[in-house]
Amino acid sequence: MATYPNFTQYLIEKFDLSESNVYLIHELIKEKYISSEGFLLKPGEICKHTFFVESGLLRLYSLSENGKEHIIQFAAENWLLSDRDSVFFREPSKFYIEAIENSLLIPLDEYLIKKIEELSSNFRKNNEILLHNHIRHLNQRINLLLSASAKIRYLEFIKLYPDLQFRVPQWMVASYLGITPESLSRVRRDLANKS
Amino acid sequence: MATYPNFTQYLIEKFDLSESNVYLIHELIKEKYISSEGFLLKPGEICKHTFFVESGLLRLYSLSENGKEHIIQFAAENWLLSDRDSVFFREPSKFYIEAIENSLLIPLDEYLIKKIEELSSNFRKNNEILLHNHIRHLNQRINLLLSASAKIRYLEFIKLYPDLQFRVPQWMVASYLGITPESLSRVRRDLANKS
DNA sequence: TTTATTTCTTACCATAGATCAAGAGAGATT
DNA sequence: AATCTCTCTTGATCTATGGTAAGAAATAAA
Repeated sequence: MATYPNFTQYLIEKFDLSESNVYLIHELIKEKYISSEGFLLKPGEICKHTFFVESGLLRLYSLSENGKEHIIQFAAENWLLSDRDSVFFREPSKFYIEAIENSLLIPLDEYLIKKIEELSSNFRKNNEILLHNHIRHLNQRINLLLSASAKIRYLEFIKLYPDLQFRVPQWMVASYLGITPESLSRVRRDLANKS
Repeated sequence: MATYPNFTQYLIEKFDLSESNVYLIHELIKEKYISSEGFLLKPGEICKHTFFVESGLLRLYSLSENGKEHIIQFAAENWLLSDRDSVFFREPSKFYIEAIENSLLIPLDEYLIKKIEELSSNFRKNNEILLHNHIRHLNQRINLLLSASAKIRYLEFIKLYPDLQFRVPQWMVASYLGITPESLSRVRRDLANKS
């Protein structure tokens, strides 16, 4: 009798489902477990669906020609994760999705989504909100990249994801910020000295 | 008898509307004209709806504390333009929308959207595609900002918007790319020298 | 515990792009 | 034609961040 406390909570809160309806959905779940450093997606593959992160932590990143990784997104418990383009347009992904910690994922596949849609009155509305939140988030990131120094971007990062900095190695934070690990190290030293 | 050739084309192509249905929608249009250097939106205002650009050219930009402009998006004929966050979440915008050329806009207000939805079978699908295209575009921009030099970003810009570079002053291109006008000038000189 | 491996820090130098200042064109305006 | 204003260019310098290399610290493996 598997339980998915986070996903259950998510269904109840966002989709206003009753307990009994939640169980109907539980039955459809084909959970996916990925151990640390395992991959959920690699370039060239089509990302089949979006995943709900029940537990653990993953990252979505690209690899540029010169061999450098650029982290697009982290996803910890209660987050949704996918290469949206690949899922929606059914095209090969350009990205990697790799587990940073052992992670338990719930694939939001066709059947599961249909069921939620069937049981929830505000399914569509929620999806729209999700997409718009995503866009808002991307816009903020672009704004930061256009206008802010490495130091400010780092401060914004820890403001936005206070716990993440303790769960991922520093070089991944640097990669997310678009700077080298050495630079991040220096930024942190300067910040420590000033206070 | 106003005609909107671009918008008409757009309705027919994207929403599969018949000519007679197009006329039903024409009747609802409250066109908005903005002359060059006029503003469609300023920070603090709520962006009421998305606009279809029938003709002209505009830019959406933010102003950072240190007084620098950062262009988020250009929009020429046949483009949609809005501060999506502000429209969707009904919250005050942080952005300016300013006309670069005299521009004729078609506000996609509540009534107009309802009418299109009523008359078009694939309205929802189209909206979804629009949102996903937007996300894809933002992701590509983030990737570029994270990984590419000013020169490469400039080359990508003229590849993506071949005509735009001739319609906007160079300093606006620089602002879009996240570099200074001086730097862009030098990038262009270097490119010219090499070929 | 000892040895590897990975991550982080630091120092030194290199480079891209920013800043400042001056001038050159190109339209506008008078 | 003369003056303004705006845009673009160029040179000289400055600064933030990158690159390289070495060592320290932490973590995992033996």
